[in-house]
Amino acid sequence: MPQTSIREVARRAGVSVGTVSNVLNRPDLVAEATRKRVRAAIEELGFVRNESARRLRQRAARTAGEFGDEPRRAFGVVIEDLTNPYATDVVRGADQALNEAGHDALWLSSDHSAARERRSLELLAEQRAAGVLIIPVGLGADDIARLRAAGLSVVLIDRDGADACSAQVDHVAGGEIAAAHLLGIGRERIAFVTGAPESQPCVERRDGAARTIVEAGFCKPVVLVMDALSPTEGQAAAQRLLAMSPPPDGVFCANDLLAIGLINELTRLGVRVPQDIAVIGYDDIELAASAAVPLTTIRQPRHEIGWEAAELALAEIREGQSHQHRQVVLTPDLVIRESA
Amino acid sequence: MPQTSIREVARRAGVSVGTVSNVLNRPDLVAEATRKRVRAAIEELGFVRNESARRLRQRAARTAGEFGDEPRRAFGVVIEDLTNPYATDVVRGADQALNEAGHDALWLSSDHSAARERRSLELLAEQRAAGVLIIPVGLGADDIARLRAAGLSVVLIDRDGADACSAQVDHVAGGEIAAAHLLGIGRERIAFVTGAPESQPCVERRDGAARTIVEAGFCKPVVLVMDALSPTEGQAAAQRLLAMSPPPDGVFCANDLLAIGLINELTRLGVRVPQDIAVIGYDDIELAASAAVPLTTIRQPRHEIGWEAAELALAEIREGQSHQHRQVVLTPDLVIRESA
DNA sequence: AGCGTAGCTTGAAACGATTCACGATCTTCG
DNA sequence: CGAAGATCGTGAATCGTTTCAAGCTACGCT
Repeated sequence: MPQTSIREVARRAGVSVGTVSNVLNRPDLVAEATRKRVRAAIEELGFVRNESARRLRQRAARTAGEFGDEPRRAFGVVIEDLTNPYATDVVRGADQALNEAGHDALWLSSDHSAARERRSLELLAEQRAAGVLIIPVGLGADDIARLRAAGLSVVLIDRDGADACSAQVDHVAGGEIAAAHLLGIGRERIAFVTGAPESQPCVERRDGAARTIVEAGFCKPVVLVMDALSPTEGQAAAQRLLAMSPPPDGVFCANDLLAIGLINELTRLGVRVPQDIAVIGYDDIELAASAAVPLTTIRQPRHEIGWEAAELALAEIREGQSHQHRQVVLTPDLVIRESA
Repeated sequence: MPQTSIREVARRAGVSVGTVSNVLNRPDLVAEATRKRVRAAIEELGFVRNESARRLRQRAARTAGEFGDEPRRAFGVVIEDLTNPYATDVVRGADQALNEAGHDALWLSSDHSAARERRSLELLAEQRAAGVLIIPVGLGADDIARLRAAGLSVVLIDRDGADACSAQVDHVAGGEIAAAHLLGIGRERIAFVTGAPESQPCVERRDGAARTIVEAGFCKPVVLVMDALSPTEGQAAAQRLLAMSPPPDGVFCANDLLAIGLINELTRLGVRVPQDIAVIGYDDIELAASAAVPLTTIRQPRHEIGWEAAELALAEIREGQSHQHRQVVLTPDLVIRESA
């Protein structure tokens, strides 16, 4: 493993290391002929620049010289669950924004574990990534401070926090809209189905819905806490809802996966959706539109959340000292299809 | 941005830099009292070790000293589409295997673009990642050679290649199994629905199916090429299948997302599945079991593919020079539910 | 010829960590 | 008491790259 370095390239091309570096970084400073010779040497040796050394050297100078176009930087995106289409869509939005700005995005999973989350963040800090976009699971103010001390910008997705920028959706409003719609189509016995452990956004959806329902003069919705926000659990929820007497006539699910599993199972059991039970989901994932009964749901601007989060991270870097944390709050919409 | 370095920690704790480094890496060499003092200094200053410098220095020595437990290393996982549950499940398998071996996984997306794929690989090479697991889109032998020259191990997922290890599923067998099942339940006019651009695995599924059908004495299946392997396209496929005369009585979809969209739309249009048209999918994603008509499908051991790929990458590193590339081929199973 | 200029190239000094051969103390024991 | 270990700490060398002041040529101009 004779890891080729810039020095060997220089020897091969018969120039100094400084010149090779110039070919790599400011090719216009180097004469055409030399440039070609160096490029050929690089090709022949299969040289790949060692980013560790590069960054090690650069950080110092970078603060001095302010000009020139930004170098390409890497941002970490930490999500809790890779199998959740909501999360992956958010990530795609961020990915796209970062790419367009000429940067790279890497993703890490915390897998709902605070330990893994911490480990991922440490990795990013050690690698001196430019910033982190995170859907937090156990993140505390001290973790954020530590990241910032290591020079990273931090943006929270779907959570708020006083000590960092955040991009989130107004879930209370989302819950209100969902409940109002169910009430509007004449439903009176409403249930809320969610998954444990209940995340902050789910609680907000529940609270918004509950408040709307109570204010309309009905009693608080029954809450069914399933094991996860998955279609399989939605299926199980169907059984439990039907076992209630009287069963609800309207169900608000904390996400679309639950809703899809629920609807499929209800349909299979001969319950008509929405005639017998109306179901409304949350997220508007792609599958929602093509479900057995096309799903009425609360659309979250997932892509935009990711996009905004990325913009916030870039802004934090751009603004430096003068940066003030901002909380971007987006509003969800009601998408009416057939299930409610 | 007074990026704290080991030197400042040393000053603060009143020791030399060597000692701080020892506290970090071989704490047993340092006296209790000193260790505490250094740890306190690290805490107060919010010091995070600069991984760039660390690795820069380490590579040289690492080859010399063979002992000690492996340092934690980062592996890149490059996938083409983050929204595909098949890919994300594979990734989780890999993630888990790498984690258990004490390493980290980062994911990058190529988004079906060869340019982005190349860019992602370059990033990993520059960062001197330990290895790459990739579902390739436009990867060539030269790209692999270049990665290897930079010291990374390379494992292909779901594709084969002579110059790297690979973990894949026998899709020809999968196609055969699917077709044999449809024939076995008496279907004679079989259609195959796939998405463009058709990837190698999809072609193999199609070929396996076609061969089985022809050998059974029926005519080659009609092939419907949709724009993507998504539920939305599955929906569109339903319309096109029904427009055929006579319509097929059995459909083999290249993946479950297509099949789910297709079944939902058929059901909505009053076509009974499987009585009128039997539908079989491919992948066995979580949603398959809880679909409106529970999906009969070809189960790919996705998790194991990821796991095996990770093992291959680790083995390549462990074995060094003596490493021989291996092709791991797993066999898919038939999962019979209700749709066929 | 003399001089200024522009265009290329060079070489050495960083960057922040790890490593390793050596000192400096402190114990222990014949 | 003195020598031999043990136990801790030190500090310089090193990794591969970028940067920058300075050097070298060749050229144009007066």
